[in-house]
Amino acid sequence: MPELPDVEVFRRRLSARGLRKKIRQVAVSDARILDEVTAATLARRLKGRQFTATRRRGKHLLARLDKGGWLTLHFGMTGALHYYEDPDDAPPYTCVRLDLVNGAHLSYTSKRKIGRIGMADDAKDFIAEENLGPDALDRAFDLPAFKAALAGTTRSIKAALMDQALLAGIGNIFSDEILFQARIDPETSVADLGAAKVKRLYRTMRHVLKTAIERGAGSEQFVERVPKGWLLPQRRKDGRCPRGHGPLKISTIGGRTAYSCARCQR
DNA sequence: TTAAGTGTTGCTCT
DNA sequence: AAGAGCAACACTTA
Repeated sequence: MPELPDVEVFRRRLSARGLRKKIRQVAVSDARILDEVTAATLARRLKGRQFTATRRRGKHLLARLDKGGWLTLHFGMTGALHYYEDPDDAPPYTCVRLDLVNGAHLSYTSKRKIGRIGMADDAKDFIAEENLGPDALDRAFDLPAFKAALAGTTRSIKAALMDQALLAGIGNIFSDEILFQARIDPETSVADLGAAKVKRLYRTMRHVLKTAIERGAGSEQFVERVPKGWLLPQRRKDGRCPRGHGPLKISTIGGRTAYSCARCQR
């Protein structure tokens, strides 16, 4: 689930509630999501420290520590970041819990344990090591930059949108939504996309991602706040085109299950 | 009851 | 270059 909009919602949550509060205790209840760091080392690096800034690149969230270094978080398929004050609100599937000095808690949860938490000395180096392209919502990622990211590839547009090295942040769900809203067939080769379609795709991409953030992607309320006419709730067997064109087409593109409407996406 | 399927990435093989 | 297949995991659906 967690793609760019979801992770941005997590980032804002961390930024609004978790900054400049000393970390009193670190509890690792499932070390399987730790990436090249032991529970003991993670605790030692975080304990007594506080977060001073947050960053996001694609689906990766980074939190800077006051004495240097960054905590890096990736949410895999089922991860989330929660903030809560009442212990009764502790979420299930917690892998790492940070106890803040004000009595509140930050909790990294992961149902399927695919996701990871690590430490990095430098954000730029981390992004380079992860081979991440420009963030799909970065201010500097304008239409010419989008064209440059897609230049030279002949793959399907859906596979290209999901390639984190070309542009970072879009996964299976949002590539389907963006292509549906832009009315472009996900199997179209990037080489066959005309300038008009690329421009429409770019604008649609930015709009869909921003809208999802505004509506609280990644939070429980998002289900009820999905805009009318979106494909997302129909991404299931027996799902139907929101524009009334009947059953959706289900195919495999780039190794992932793709949902599209053969009638309005071409 | 059992098996297949699933929003993530990364690897090997073709 | 790009796609297929697989692996990691644990839960849901058929």
